[in-house]
Amino acid sequence: MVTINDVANAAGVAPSTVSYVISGKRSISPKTRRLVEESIRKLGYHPHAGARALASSKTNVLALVVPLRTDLNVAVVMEFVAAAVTAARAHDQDLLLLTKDEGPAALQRVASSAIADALMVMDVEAADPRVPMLIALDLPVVLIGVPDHPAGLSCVDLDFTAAGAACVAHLADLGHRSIALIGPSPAVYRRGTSYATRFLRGFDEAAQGRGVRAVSRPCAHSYEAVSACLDELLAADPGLTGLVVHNEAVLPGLLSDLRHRGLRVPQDISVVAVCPDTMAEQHPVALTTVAIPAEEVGAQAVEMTMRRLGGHTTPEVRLLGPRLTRRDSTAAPRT
Amino acid sequence: MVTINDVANAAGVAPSTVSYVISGKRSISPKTRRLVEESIRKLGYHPHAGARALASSKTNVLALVVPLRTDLNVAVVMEFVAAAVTAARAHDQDLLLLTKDEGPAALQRVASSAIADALMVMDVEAADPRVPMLIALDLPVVLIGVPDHPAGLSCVDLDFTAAGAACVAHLADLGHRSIALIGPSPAVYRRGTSYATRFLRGFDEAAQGRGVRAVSRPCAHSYEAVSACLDELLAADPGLTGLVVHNEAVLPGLLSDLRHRGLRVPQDISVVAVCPDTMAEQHPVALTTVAIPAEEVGAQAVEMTMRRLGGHTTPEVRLLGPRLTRRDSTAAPRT
DNA sequence: TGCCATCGTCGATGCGCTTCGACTCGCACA
DNA sequence: TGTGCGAGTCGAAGCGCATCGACGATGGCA
Repeated sequence: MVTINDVANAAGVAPSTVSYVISGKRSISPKTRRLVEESIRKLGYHPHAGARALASSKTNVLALVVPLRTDLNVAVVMEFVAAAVTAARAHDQDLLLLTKDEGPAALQRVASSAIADALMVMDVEAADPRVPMLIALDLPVVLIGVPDHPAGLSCVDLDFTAAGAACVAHLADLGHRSIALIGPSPAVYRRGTSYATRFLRGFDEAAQGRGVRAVSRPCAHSYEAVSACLDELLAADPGLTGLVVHNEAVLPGLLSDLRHRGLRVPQDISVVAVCPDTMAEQHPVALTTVAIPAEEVGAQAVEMTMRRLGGHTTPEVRLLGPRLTRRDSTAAPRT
Repeated sequence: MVTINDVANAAGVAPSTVSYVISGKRSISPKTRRLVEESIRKLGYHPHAGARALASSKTNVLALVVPLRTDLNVAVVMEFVAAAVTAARAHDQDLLLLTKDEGPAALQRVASSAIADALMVMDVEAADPRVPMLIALDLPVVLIGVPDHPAGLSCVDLDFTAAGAACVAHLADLGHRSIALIGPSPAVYRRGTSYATRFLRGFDEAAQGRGVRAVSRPCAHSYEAVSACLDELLAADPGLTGLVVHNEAVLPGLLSDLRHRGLRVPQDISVVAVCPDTMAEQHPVALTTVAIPAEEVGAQAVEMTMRRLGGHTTPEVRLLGPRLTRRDSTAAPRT
């Protein structure tokens, strides 16, 4: 392995000088700098991560805790992860993947063995059991999602409450008087997953505010579940004209089932989906959506983390405003 | 931070003794062991990863290179990743995420800064430009996928050639005489992505062997692309009765479109899908599938990596036999 | 001409751990 | 009684780097 000493010898300077060239923490004459940089390139030198971590107490690694559940949407999770790695690399950090399944102990382990400099946590629940422990850790922590009591932790997420309201507002503006929310699977609600409950609240409040009849149902993502869910909804209110779908995985089945029932979108029933924009055009009818800005959230999470690492200590909660894009799946109800 | 010295002091032994208790590399009296273990627990000691890496030249970190493309199936990628982290943790390793976008240089960097002990690489292309560099690296490398010339690298994957053949055999056995393959998006073929070309080869050879008329089309995953693809296929051969779909993302659109055309599955047309088993039941018709054993492949990749790390130096190529599960989407063609 | 500040560089130290050689027992065996 | 040996423990060295204090050279100013 090529070490800083090899570089120093090749360049005819002291190892510490090489170190300063790399870090830029002291001024270096242009001549020396050139000499050293050339040696680095020629030898293909990369500082030993362990040694660097030991000497500087910094690893340049960010840990990301992801859920492995299959009952929430994998594609969205993947988008977050992708955005996070990309953003992390842009800040010269690497990304360590942890799973929610390992529980709070894993967070302890990572923190106290100095594997990573900071923690980013996805799939946050309203009363997340990891929160107290995360606070106790003295690492920078950024939550993707918002628990009931973030108490000192930074959070970033789509403003799901506003998103729920936006969906209702759109349908109400079009003239719909009876709408329904098809949500994530029951297990997601049972866990108190933060985005699900926040969306539901926004939906309910807005519906009440607008005087729109509104019901909601969780829905697992098998075809049968979707079908059963629609059965119930239509039986409960045959005058239903608008659907808000906060569950990307059921969209294909849902649209297919609606057509099967002879319900045309949007003529007979309007559909607003909450999903990444990339999914909007994959269906026979281009969907009106409120976008889940996974990419932006991921990038912001990294950015907030870097700020914390840079000494910016006050925690912040960033809620990204929802963006509704009207496409072909919503229209005024037939009178 | 609590160090090995703190533990040693608390237990009244030398630091090296603590180290030996942890590593088990020398015998320790039961009494001492108990004493030390108790101190470790009481103090919440975790060895400093950097220091450990520096002293032992082992990081206990595995790097996984994932593709970030959206033109291949994210859900499957996610399954791999999930399986890999889980398996890695079971071997007491952490998982570092790298992206294919960073190119070969990133692999160099990770290798020569000793960030990880080994590399696992997904989305391998037939003539993957990373292969020569990976060989030059003296880290254990395991490819998920098989390039044309693996030359000394370990590989693991589903045997896609056999999978292609299995799909044909199933349809041929049922009596189909004209079938078509709907493959991944054109870009995937253009890159020479290993699994796509291998599957196609198996499909073609088997069709020829069985005397079945067979054509194939790549297909992007927008609804229009699916529709256009079906138009072409049906125009080219109105007697088409069997479809092999090696592109999970188009399944919903495809099924929906078939119904739209008045083609019932399986009465009018049979469909065999290549996808993770979990997706088989999410459609109005439960799909006959050849499973993509993402979980097993991921686990095997980790296992092979650990073997290499354990000193087992001979590279191996493991191809997992395809498993076809018959469900409701295939039947004998109407005569 | 002499003094001080600044710039650029060097050497030494220590981060927390693993590992190697050495040392001390206690025991079996001759 | 002496010798050999293995089990159990210790101390020291060193892994590759960042960082701090120190030092020589240079230039500005009086």
